[in-house]
Amino acid sequence: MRLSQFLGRTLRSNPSEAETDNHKLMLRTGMIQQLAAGVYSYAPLAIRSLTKIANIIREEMNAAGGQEVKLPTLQPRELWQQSGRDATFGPDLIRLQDRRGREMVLAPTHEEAVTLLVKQHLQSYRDLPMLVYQIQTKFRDEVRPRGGLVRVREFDMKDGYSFHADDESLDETYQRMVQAYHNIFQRCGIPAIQIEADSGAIGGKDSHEFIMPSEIGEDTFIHCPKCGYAANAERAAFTRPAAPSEAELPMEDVHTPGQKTIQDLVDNLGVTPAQTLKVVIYMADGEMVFATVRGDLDVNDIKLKRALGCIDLRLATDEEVAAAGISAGSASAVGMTGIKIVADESINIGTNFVAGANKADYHILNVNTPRDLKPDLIADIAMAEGGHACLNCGTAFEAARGIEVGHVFKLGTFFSEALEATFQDPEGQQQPAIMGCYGIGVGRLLAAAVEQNRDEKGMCLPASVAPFHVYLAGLNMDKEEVAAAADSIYEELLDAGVEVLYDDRTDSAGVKFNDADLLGFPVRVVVSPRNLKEGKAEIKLRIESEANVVALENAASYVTTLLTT
RNA sequence: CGGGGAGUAGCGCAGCCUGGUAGCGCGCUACGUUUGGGACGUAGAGGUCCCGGGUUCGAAUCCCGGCUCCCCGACCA
Repeated sequence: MRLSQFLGRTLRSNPSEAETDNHKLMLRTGMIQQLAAGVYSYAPLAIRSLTKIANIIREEMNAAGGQEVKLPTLQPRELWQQSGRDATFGPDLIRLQDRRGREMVLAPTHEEAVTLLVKQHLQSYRDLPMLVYQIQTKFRDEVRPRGGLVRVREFDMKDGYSFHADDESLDETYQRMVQAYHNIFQRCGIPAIQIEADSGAIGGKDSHEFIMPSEIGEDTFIHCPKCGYAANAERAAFTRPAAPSEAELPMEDVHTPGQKTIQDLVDNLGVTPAQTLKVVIYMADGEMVFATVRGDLDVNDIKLKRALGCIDLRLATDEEVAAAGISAGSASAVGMTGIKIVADESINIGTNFVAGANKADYHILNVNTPRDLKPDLIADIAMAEGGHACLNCGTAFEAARGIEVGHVFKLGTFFSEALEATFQDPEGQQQPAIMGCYGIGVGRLLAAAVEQNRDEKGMCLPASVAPFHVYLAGLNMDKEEVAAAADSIYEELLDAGVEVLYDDRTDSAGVKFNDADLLGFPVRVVVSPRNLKEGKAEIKLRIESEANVVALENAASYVTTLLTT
């Protein structure tokens, strides 16, 4: 491709809309253009990389026994009502009507559709296992898209689904997918690590995320530097910090005017946060729930949702709290009746806690469990943080941020039951298929690859995902001998099957070098009057500072060698 | 959804407070001179100043309403 004809122009300054480096680079190179919040057009430069990433994914999926399919984006809403997810997805699901007034959705994921497709061909356990995948556009009306391609509302995703007759078969495929994912990230230049994750409300037992550690990541994960345990903070198990254990004293009200937060109590009563109990008020499927944790910990929504087994969980509004006659700031699970109380394990570690008194401006001293507080449910509902102790080995956790580049999880039979995808087992009984599902965001993978592979001058993507292999620049293209020599190398590289972008513009050397660095293809070839006098061309790797000078007739083969080693 | 910020030429921005013919840099076009790390000169092209109302002789500028985009938060008893 000749740059003079190429759709796309580099920018000399960063567009003001970008914050993160990958976003800035993708805008400056002209890879992408924003059309609306979280909605992007992809220029040829981006498509070339995205296609390479998609093909790497295809190769690994096929090698793992996957079969490619394509499921519709436009789907009847009825199907989503049948699975129950029309309700659970909420406003993230884009709903619309067709011309006949039929309710439709733009699919945010494809479990329903794939289950129907496989169901049609599934009769016997002999048909299993089955592994299918697709690379298809998803629509999710995210609350807040951000960071360029990191979180968008319309995006391509590889989603794979497996169907099994038993758990052993699911485990086997799951492990094969995990390995395939490691291969994919490694081939794309992404140092992803595997962490334990929450499998969501529909949940089977296992779920893992693949995270590329990065400051700009949206996910916080916890890892143990000693035993290697790593998990999403939403999921991580941990040992609750110790708290003073003393003789239990009788409960006693204390006047605490204007003291509403844990910090207020710490400042005024001379206690530590671990000597207090806090309550957070939620609405779970429309029912009010008190979630209680020790004051030094925070409630983890995801864990709470899992413990309750509810579909919709949100904080109660101020109005709802007031309507229930609860005194905000002094609310407490102690002595509260008629409201479901869920407590974290931490309330049993420590004694003589300070808790709200359920009347304005009062708290209670010396609350002890289980003497004074008998929750309906005790579970792990506290958020793990850096510094907390690893449940396995007791070492202090480290917390870090990262970009989630892949997610695998065991679905179980939620969809096969809802949509009646059953098979006949050897005993002649009908059984719902056991499912697994496996996702990778293609555009997010590119964003992560750019974020990881860059320097102050621009991108340095590996050849496997770089838009082109070679940036061929002719300096002083108005000189006939330069144009002729550069044309000639261009043709040779094309003949050799090398992906080359030929900078045949008449711009100055500085412009071309800067664009070459910005675009960051692995190899740069320069034809100039200076080297031409010696009958040579200059060949340089993006990641190295020194260039080699090679005879013109050997240039193409030299490049080919560089790219294959 | 709450809180901040911003919409003026392809990109980056100034102008607004204090209303009076819409500017600068980069990029773009033409010609000439340059020629290995974002060259120089000359001459040009390019704008519904986010949208709609209002005030005014006159609005990018003041007032009212709306839209869009970016960032932070979504953790609180």
